[in-house]
Amino acid sequence: MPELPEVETTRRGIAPYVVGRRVTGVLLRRPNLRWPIPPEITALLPGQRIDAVERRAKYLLLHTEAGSALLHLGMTGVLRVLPPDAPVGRHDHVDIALERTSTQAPRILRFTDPRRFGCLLWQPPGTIHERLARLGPEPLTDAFDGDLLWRRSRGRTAAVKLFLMDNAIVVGVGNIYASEALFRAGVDPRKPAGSISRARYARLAAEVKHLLAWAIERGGTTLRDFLAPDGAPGYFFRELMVYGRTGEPCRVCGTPIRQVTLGQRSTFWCPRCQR
DNA sequence: AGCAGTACCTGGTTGC
DNA sequence: TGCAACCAGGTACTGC
Repeated sequence: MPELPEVETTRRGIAPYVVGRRVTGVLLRRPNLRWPIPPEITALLPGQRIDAVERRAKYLLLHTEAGSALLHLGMTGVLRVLPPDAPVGRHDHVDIALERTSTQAPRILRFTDPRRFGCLLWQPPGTIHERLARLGPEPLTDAFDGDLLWRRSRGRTAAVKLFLMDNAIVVGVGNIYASEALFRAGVDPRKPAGSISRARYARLAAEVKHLLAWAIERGGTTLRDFLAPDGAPGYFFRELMVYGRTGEPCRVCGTPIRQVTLGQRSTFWCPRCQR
């Protein structure tokens, strides 16, 4: 399940193989993922040079002069750089073929996604795709801080965990990181967002930044086996404080971790450490 | 506007 | 053993 750190790790992993390189072809094995894949991609992308690979929220953007391909990995999406003759699996939905260069053999950028929650979209030059237009700030920039959370939460009654996962407030905080950050900040995930103090939000924002930055750093281990068929890292599971630990003792105080459903999502917290 | 509920999708796990 | 039910979860949509 790619969270923001894994998307960023993917970006860093593919960048050396794709930036500055020309696309020689696009193969769509199915017409839709989460949404229909814009058919113009197969006409516009071939022949284009990829100038940059950017990440915005959990989207990866391949920028070219003709426009930008937007890839979202959904829950189970994987993007890999492979030899052109790599065997095709059942869930290999898109191949973007990359030219041979003086230093690199021909490659394909392959998008694999068993559950098909991911998507491939197209953004014409000079425009911002509708799906990106109303997103909140990146969590690892200065635009995101405790004051932002505090200001935007005034008067809001939804649980603070749902507020933290709202993409219009801040992007990239998925279910796992929301539970973990709230634990580290000592905040009960069920509390109304509008009831949390400014100081507590400062702590929460800092914990979100810390967790994501730490995970991106650790994601570097994924890079090494980037070309492997499945680089499921599992790097953070050993270190989780509350996520998936229902009934197990809190790593800080020993109180059994509790679980509740908020917004149809499993939420984990320590009733003693989080108030 | 904010918020709760629902749908999408399929591999893996659980229960009978 | 075989099959059904359920779960995971980011995102967008609907309806109150």
